[in-house]
Amino acid sequence: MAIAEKNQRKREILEAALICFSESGIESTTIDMIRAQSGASVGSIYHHFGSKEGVAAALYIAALEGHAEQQFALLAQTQSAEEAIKILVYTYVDWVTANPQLARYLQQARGYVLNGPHADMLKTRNSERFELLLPYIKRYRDDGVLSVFPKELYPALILGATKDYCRNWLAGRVKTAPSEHREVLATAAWRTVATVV
Amino acid sequence: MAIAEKNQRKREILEAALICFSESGIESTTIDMIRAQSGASVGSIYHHFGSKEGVAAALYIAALEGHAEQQFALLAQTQSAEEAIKILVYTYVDWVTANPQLARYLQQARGYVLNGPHADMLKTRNSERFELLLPYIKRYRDDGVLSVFPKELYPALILGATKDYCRNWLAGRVKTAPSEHREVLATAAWRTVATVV
Amino acid sequence: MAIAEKNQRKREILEAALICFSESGIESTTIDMIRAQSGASVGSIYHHFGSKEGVAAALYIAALEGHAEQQFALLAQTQSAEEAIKILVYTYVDWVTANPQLARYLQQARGYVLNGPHADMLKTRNSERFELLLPYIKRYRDDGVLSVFPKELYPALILGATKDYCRNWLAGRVKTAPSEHREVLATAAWRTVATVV
Amino acid sequence: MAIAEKNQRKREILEAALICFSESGIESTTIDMIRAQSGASVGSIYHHFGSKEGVAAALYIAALEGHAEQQFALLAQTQSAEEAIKILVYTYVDWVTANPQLARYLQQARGYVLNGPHADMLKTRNSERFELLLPYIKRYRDDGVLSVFPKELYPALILGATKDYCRNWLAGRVKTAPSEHREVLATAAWRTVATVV
DNA sequence: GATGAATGAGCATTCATTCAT
DNA sequence: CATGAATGAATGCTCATTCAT
Repeated sequence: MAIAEKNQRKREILEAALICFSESGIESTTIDMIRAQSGASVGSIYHHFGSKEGVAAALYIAALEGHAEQQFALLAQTQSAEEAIKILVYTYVDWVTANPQLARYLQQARGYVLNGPHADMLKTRNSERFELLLPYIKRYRDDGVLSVFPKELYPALILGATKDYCRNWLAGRVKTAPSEHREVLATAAWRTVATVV
Repeated sequence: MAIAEKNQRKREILEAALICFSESGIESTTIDMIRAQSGASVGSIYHHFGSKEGVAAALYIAALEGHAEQQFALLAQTQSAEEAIKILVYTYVDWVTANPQLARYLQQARGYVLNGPHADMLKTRNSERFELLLPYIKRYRDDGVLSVFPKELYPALILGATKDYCRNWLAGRVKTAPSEHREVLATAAWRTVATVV
Repeated sequence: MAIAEKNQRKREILEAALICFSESGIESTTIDMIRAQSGASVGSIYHHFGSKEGVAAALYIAALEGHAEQQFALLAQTQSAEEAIKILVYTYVDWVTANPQLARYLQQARGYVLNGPHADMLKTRNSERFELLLPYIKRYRDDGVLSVFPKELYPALILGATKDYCRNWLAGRVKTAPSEHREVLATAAWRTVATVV
Repeated sequence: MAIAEKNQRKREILEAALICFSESGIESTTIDMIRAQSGASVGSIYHHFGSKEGVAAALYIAALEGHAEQQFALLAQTQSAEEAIKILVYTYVDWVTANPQLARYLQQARGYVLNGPHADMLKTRNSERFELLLPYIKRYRDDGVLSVFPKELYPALILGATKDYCRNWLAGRVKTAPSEHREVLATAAWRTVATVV
């Protein structure tokens, strides 16, 4: 199950919120919809999360954690640049395919959550997954296996195509699940940044 | 000037709406904010656009037109696959750089506008730029200059990285304007789908 | 009629608010009560006054003005210290007797209104009626007809008893209208601060 | 210490309530504010006082008792009308100066508490301090040392000025503590009701 | 066409109170 | 006695939309 949260009531609320946010969008979701979906009372929602934005922020964090942790764990075990690049694509594609609702939520939520009063907490936790990856890029680039690009372009060059396809899939514009294209996308990503293929 | 609209009052309203939508998001923008920004009265906004969604849809169309028309016009003049691919990147990158507010608006607007009652009108006009490009892809692929990928992947492979970088720039996560990376992004796009480089 | 306000709708709302505030207290009065009493819609109340506090502040000002203007006008015509002191008592007592609801409202409202965001506007307008009177006190005191007390005591010595009785009457603790005691209270006030009686 | 209450927890709660009520007003004070200020749990507050009004009533009684008892005790020892009148002023002024928070609370509380379900209990205990004093007034008036006024005016004539000054001080409108004016106020009170001075 | 007062359903949030542990 | 999660009615306020002038 996607959302890790020990407290049962909080988990119920977060799961209900995910369904509502995913179906109706964050702004159009009302507290009353979450209440009906979760079975908790309005007061209980506020007792645990303080506000609608509090729910959104808590869900955002919960959504991020599972994905990022797994990605980073696998990345740490890679032996080569090619393996590292492909792991990035694999974990992204597989997680989106397995958690479409959470993925859809993360897309909407960024804009919404990073304005509210919880922005700081999130920026600390978030700091773009890619900051964690920069050391790898630097090392492999220095080894000569990665082409030299402006630093800020690597994220887009490596995961841009993957993200775009996932976005199209989540929006229903294409039907084939991203994971079915994992090899193609991973290979393309590697070819894009590799010196020699 | 970005928004083409003969009627001055309507143009004022659309320009005001763009500023509001871009700064606050579509859902958080109120008619009263547009009224204050535009100088028009509430009644006038409703007289011209019928509803808030009417304003959003009109702006969406206005935003799309300049970009898509130019892109397609240039594309029609291309002589080679490489030229075509790069034109796609160039026009995308240059337009976003020149019209950041419109670009930001188009991102949000898709989800919002394509649900309201104006969806049909838009789907007709919109029909995803890439549908127009498929003939080109098909032709060049048959010529053997484009690698063979599942059809639904081409948009992502060609423009995914570009879109991702633009998205990051529009969100303030990177500072260098997309147009400054136009060559790198265009070359990368071409390398990604070219048979031989 | 007590509340001067040209705009009819605004006046209706203020009159309804006065009734509600006077009967139930400001904090216990809900917007819906004012709506029901006034016949205006919720939106209309907010259109004109912005908030519940806005209604309270507008009513406070309206209540203050009639009284203070009259008091000051009469005071300007006085020929002697005794006459001035008595005018203060007369106008206070008569106004409270004639406008018990407004008087009751002014009592509650001070604490409520002088905290909200309208405090500044009020402090400017208010600046305690007595600031206007200080010149008179100074002049008559220098003439030797008024006993010398610490400056800050004059308001209490002159109007304290009157205010206290009015307060008791407004609260229903005594039954005789203040105006019926106007001579006794005025004479007592004069005796309290006069050098020779 | 101002609030007499053997049970420590109850006293903590009452002291916390006094601070909250005094700072924010009774109606604006929430149970949760009292909880935070006192360190007791919500449940504990309800266990001891039954309701928010229960807290307010208990505090009201506690506040009243110290003051009224002392005032009445001293009054019983007076030998003359002048002494009696002045004792009333002294005890009032000194108690307010020594217990500004309690005094501020009593002002607000009257209106609030005398409506709730605890009104009866309080009216019994309260019964307006002055009812206790009427015998004295009657006696001295019959002796000819007190001027003859309508009975209901005596409270205002004797303590009105004092109360008004105290009220101004509690509201921050004047800075000098009431006790510093005790002689002036007491003398003025005596002059107001004395036959000969 | 333009204006802005009026409408009222809808929403986020608060808060006194209860009760199982 | 103490705790704090849970409850849900009540409230202030918003905002898209209408319509008389």
